[in-house]
Amino acid sequence: MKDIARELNISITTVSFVVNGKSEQKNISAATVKKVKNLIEKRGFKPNSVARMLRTGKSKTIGLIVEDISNYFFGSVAKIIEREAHKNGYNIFFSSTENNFNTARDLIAKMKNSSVDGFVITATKGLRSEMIKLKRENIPFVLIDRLVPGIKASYVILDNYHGAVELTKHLLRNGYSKIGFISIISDMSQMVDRKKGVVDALKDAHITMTEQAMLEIPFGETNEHIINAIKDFITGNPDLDALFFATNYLGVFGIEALQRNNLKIPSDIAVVCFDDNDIFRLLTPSITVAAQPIDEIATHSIEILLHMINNDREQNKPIGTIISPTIIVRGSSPPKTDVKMVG
Amino acid sequence: MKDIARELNISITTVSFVVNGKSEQKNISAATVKKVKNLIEKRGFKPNSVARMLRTGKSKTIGLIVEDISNYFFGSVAKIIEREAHKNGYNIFFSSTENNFNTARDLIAKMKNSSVDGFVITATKGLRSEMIKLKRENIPFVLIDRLVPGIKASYVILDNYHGAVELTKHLLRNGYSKIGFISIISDMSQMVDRKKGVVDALKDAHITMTEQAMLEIPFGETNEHIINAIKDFITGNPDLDALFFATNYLGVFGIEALQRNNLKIPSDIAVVCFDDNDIFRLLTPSITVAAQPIDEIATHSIEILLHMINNDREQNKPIGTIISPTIIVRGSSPPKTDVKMVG
DNA sequence: CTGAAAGCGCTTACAG
DNA sequence: CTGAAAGCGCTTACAG
Repeated sequence: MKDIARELNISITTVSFVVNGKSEQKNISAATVKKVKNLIEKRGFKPNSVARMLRTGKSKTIGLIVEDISNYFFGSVAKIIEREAHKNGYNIFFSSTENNFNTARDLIAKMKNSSVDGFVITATKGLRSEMIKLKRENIPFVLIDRLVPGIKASYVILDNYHGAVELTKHLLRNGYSKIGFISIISDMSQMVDRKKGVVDALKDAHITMTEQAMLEIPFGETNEHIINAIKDFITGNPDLDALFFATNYLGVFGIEALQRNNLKIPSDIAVVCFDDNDIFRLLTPSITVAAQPIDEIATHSIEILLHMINNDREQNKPIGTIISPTIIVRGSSPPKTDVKMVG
Repeated sequence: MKDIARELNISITTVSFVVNGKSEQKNISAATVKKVKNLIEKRGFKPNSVARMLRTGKSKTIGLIVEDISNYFFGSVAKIIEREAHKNGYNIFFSSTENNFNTARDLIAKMKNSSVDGFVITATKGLRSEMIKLKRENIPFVLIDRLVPGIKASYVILDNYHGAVELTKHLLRNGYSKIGFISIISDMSQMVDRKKGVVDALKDAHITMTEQAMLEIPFGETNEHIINAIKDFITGNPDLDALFFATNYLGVFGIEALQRNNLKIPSDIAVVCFDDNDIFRLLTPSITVAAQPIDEIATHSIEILLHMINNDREQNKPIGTIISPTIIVRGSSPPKTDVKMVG
């Protein structure tokens, strides 16, 4: 910039104004603007964004903190968020928490330190005090996939409760009443809501969900452990006629467990799962799911965040968006009588 | 930092030295160091990394450019790279090219402009001149998954050629000789090598791969288009006894196409695929694959990049690493005689 | 052992 | 219409 100014015998200020498209409001003569623009083009000049950052306090980067970027759901969300962010001139720092509180806390600290302008966060347990800090420091953020209890913040989440209710009702309607619920141990809102949805839908049908019919697996177990836990659960509950998996990857492991137990879907047992993916669509039979509208979730979250960044934060009321899941009925949960006739 | 210095009645310089752990070589008295450290702790002082960036010219961020972050392979690679980068104090900007040259070029420009210290790149077609620019500007980068023709740079790639040879030999050994090859149109090295591997392995067995037995689909088609293309290909080649899918997602769509055609694997047709994933492992029958050692690929690439960043770049010779794929034989390609007996 | 000062490359209030 | 100058928060060569 200095060189451009010197070469043109004008001040740095003037160059800066045309670089930043302020030539109009600053009344720079058309001739000067043209001269500067030409030389910028010729020299391939790009303003140093680090210097600009330091001066303006805006980094034009957003921190994206997800549970696991290699998971289909989060990967897809990340892709869309990144695309939308770039459209608006933002870069994305990303990171996976693996649902670990310490990792999440460190990541947020590190990214704050790198002066991100805002966050999109899938929370972990225990993150409340970090959220409070962010609010105090007026750093905008939007929670996705799950809430943080006691925090009033912007969010985009799925209507997990009604999704679970609908999925359960679908099973009941098709004649399944001995439903096993398989989830991970979690007090995160999305898991709590799914469980509550199942329990309430059953209660509505005058069925009580027993402790014995529920399997809740700690997060972070090895694949083999999870598969074996599910295997043992199924063996220990031979009377179940349907399984409700509370999330994506548990469903995948559950199917592997059923295969190892030589149980056929749906003749031996029906299966439904929260979250869709390619596997569920392609298996024979394909799996009935409550699918998350990924596109909607991603675009809403980045939109809300950019809105918060670009408007006076103090004045901003948190924006909450609840997205309805789509129930996709497939071959894994046909009317029970049909199964009996076939089987 | 200024505040700390003022509060302690010492110079900013001194504070800077202890912040940067240079108190030893700069001979700061132990007492001063302690005083400063205490106050830093108390005030929760964090050095402003943007200012540091501007001053040092190092941003401690790495640009990760992949084909598609929502794809299992790239998502997994990204997760590991990010983890290793954080361990070394680096943040990661990421982005998906969708195999589009313009997107890739813009992303590289944008990230260069954000002063990333280096790149990990899955190249697209036409990226050669960008690579030349990076080299000229002494910005370190490592290519993963595929090379750029004519560019001498660091890379971590799979031994695609031998993987394809081995997978084909496996089919031949099990009695399949009429092999259909399904790929995407691409002159990227990894696709070229896979095709060459298949053709050469067949030639070795005195079989000529015909144009008719090959389907090459343009990148970026809709899912439905791809599935239909494969469906038509299969219908048009009723004599094939095995299908070789050149990549992950084509295999997934191929299986859907086979299902729609009511063809059973392996009794009607055997299937092998490049790249493993959960679907292939869980399907009945499971699918024989050449799996990429994701962990190895990711850790090598970030290691090489950090090495290049931390050592004098001029002096550095490019480091090339070729990783061998693992052939995992599963139910989709049993010895042909067995199939006949069952079928 | 410690400090004053220059400078990284910008932006912007202020002055003319 | 245009420019001189301060300052964003650090690092580091230089001086003492």
